[in-house]
Amino acid sequence: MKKPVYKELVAASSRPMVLSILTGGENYGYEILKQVKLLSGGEVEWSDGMLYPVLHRLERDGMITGRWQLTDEGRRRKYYRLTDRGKGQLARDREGWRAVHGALEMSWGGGRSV
Amino acid sequence: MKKPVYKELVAASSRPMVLSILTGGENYGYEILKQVKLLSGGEVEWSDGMLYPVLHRLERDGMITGRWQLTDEGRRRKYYRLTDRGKGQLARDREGWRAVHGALEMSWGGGRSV
DNA sequence: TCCCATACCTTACATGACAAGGTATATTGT
DNA sequence: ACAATATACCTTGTCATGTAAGGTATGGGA
Repeated sequence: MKKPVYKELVAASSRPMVLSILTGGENYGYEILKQVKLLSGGEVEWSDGMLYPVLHRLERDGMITGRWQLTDEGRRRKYYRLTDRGKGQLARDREGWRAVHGALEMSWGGGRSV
Repeated sequence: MKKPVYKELVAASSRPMVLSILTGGENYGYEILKQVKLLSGGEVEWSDGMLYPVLHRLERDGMITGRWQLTDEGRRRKYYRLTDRGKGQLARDREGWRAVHGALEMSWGGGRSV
């Protein structure tokens, strides 16, 4: 298995996925990577070189806010939290996804059997 | 309504959508644009400046083949047909979409109620 | 006559994933 | 003691792709 998802699909899902994961509470990059893999049953694996820029953009655009934290073991982590603005964006992204997903299902479910 | 779908989502869905529409038989650009709008209940509208390059790429990559046709009214249309290669690509695209959609649903359905 | 729909196409620009590289610390294995 | 792996963050160069805006041309309706 483990055939990578095509990159346009990664681009389309990264923002809603990250925002959605953060609705579950504060989280940091490395853990988010593992969450994505877990949520997809191992089918979706993101590269860290893709995720960190996403987080930076989301923070820049006020969708999330970050704070540095030092763990007991001495590791530094940047924890991100969802903002109200981010919640609004997530709602819009879900709406867009729903619309497109519906159209796709129509197209490949057809008017007839699936 | 009519808030446009964000472009990354358009990019992720364009190829599977076009290929899927062509499983219904030969079709041409302008008509495909209307099909997309129809299939989405008016929620998804593509620009022609985005679709034509998509068709050209798909043809270049052997996913579809095109032929020029002149209508009775004197209009020229380029009809495209799905190739075996295109069918294989569609199957893979659907698989990727399914995986990502599932992960998204997990993330925003949560382990509990939706 | 004028405008809209039909039907195709292209270019300049900005965005964003990928591959590959980098830095640093802690843990585990040998 | 040493090596390898996992954790945890970051950046740069390259390529692909939508958007916005423009173009060409024909047919039909007001």
